[in-house]
Amino acid sequence: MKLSTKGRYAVTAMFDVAIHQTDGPVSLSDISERQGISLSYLEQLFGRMRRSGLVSSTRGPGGGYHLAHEADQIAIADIILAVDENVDATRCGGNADCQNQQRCLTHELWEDLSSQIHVFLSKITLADAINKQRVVEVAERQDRMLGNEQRVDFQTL
Amino acid sequence: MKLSTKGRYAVTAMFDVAIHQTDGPVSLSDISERQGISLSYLEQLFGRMRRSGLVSSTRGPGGGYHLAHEADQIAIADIILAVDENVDATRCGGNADCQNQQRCLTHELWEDLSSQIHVFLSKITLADAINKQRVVEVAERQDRMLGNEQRVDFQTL
DNA sequence: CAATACTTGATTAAATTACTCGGGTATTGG
DNA sequence: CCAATACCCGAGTAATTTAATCAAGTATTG
Repeated sequence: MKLSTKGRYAVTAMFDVAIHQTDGPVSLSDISERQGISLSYLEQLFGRMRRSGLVSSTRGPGGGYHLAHEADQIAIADIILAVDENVDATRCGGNADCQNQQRCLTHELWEDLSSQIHVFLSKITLADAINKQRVVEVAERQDRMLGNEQRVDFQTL
Repeated sequence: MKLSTKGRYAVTAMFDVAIHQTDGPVSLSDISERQGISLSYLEQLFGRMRRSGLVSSTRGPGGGYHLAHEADQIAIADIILAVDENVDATRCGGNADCQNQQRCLTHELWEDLSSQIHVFLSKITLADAINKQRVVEVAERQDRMLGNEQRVDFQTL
């Protein structure tokens, strides 16, 4: 799981499609204009998202993209995974013997962490994000469950 | 909030310090050897983390770095924020008038999402991550709260 | 006082991101 | 039909970020 500006571009563009697709297919040139992302870059991103089955396209005049599923069936994690290719090959080489135990230990810890972020972003759908109220609500529920540990924040020390 | 390999290097190095600091200060050359990160790159990362108050250093032979606070007082988010500089200037220019309403809408949505990830990573401390069991436990509690929506996964369709 | 190890800054190489260009192909409205 | 629209595709490239290297320091220990 990687969070970069590339992923943000993709999510932003998908927001735009979700919001505007009620008036028929959404063209990339419209998204480009509204969101300030270059047309060709959008073509690259949507190429990947189409191949991942997140959007479908209609060609010709009046054509464009629309969501391949309902907005509440598309997770933010799906979008981010669709646009960034490398599925993390940073591990010591799978289950191959790693001579360095310490290194494998921290690798494993990072992978756990990374997979937790993935789970988190899999629970938030495009519909949730657009329906902002629900994201906030979900976040608050989490806060009540996890929080209450009164961890001291460095910034406030 | 940005999740890149740079942040992973930093978190990995901090894992290493947390695990080894019982035997006194941990030198960068030891971390470099154990984790396979170049010494000079570690110097850059620890320079930032020291200035952020996450670690303190001891010079001279037998010197090295140690955590500036207990491991349960250092959040993963603190580490990641310490090493990546740009605090996101991608917004339409703060509260300045943005001519493009649509763009501001999606920007705001993304910011909400990003801040949720930040909250999430603020709740997981170095101690939690090392104490892997607790991360899993925390994640499962979240899952119970958020999940149960039976969202269809594209990969399994 | 010499070795260790942090500290700093500049430079550079590699990788990723974002964009550009130049061609396609499918579809539609006139 | 046919010209405009808009997806589709691949190569190339500029800009930025990541990661590493080099070359100086300074502080501390034994």
